[in-house]
Amino acid sequence: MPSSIFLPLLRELSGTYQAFEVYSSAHVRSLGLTPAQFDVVATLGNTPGMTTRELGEKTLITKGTLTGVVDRLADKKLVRRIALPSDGRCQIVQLTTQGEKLFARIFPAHLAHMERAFAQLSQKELNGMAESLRRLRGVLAAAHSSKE
Amino acid sequence: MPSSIFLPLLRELSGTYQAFEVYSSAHVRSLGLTPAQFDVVATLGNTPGMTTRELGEKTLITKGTLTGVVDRLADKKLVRRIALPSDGRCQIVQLTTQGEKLFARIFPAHLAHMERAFAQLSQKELNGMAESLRRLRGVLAAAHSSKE
DNA sequence: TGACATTTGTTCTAACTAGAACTATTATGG
DNA sequence: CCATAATAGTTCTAGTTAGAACAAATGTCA
Repeated sequence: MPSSIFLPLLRELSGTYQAFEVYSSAHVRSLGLTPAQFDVVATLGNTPGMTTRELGEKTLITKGTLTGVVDRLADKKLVRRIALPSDGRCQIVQLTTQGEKLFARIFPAHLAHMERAFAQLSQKELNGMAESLRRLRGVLAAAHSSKE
Repeated sequence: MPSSIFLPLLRELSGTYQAFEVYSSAHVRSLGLTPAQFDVVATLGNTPGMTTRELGEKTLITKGTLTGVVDRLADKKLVRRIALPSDGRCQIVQLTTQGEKLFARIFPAHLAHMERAFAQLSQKELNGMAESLRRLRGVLAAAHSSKE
């Protein structure tokens, strides 16, 4: 099999993700949050809060990292930890009133910022891209879980 | 405009990149390098070396970060810095003999590891995916550079 | 040639990152 | 009920990360 056909694809994946990060995070930082902090605030917005585990699953931040990110958001009074009586291992992370206000202010702004990049793409193209990515993600995830 | 059609796409992009990272970096670490270190070694392999700037462009590692990564590879005697007489600002980073040996040993192994994930995908699919990513990268880069 | 700008790479800081070891709590099987 | 396993979060470590400020070298242009 002529091996290295997939290498350009992987480079392109890294490059595209990088381009997204550069474009998105410059704006997020101008709003006063780090990308990880913004992810957490955006994930908690319009929810009653969720478990640290669930928050990690949605943001793709591993638990060891998440402790620190939530710590810093709690220092800023944007987020609060609440013990869960039914399960002493869990806790609920939720936005404070101040966090909700911040979310309401910056989330739409960031959405608008991102939307500008996608103005030239049709919905059909967006769907096709998402489909490609799902397929690619699928084979990567399958390969990973089949090895352990 | 019905805004948030692109949000699932961005989530998918992050998720796919994450899946790649998880699958790839677990293997890279088992070979004794960090992902960033592997990127540098793989980029320098089969070349006479290159400028730090050029190395940063190829690996997508920013210069401030690259200094540290190259430092640690130099500590391991895998890489060497050479001053460029024609331009006192530049230097060439190149693999040492030991670095070349490591490259020859682990690069094919990692390629084979990655290839396993792509076994089920046809070349046509790979090309389509790469095309999607190029297009997506294009609009993100265009949006970024038009703002500054 | 000389002031000024650009480029290259290092340094510094704050934060994120994954992974592993750890504690505390809850679930499970005998 | 008890021993053991699984789960949730924290802590710790080594490393990566971007961005900004910086020094040194080179380029530019009058």
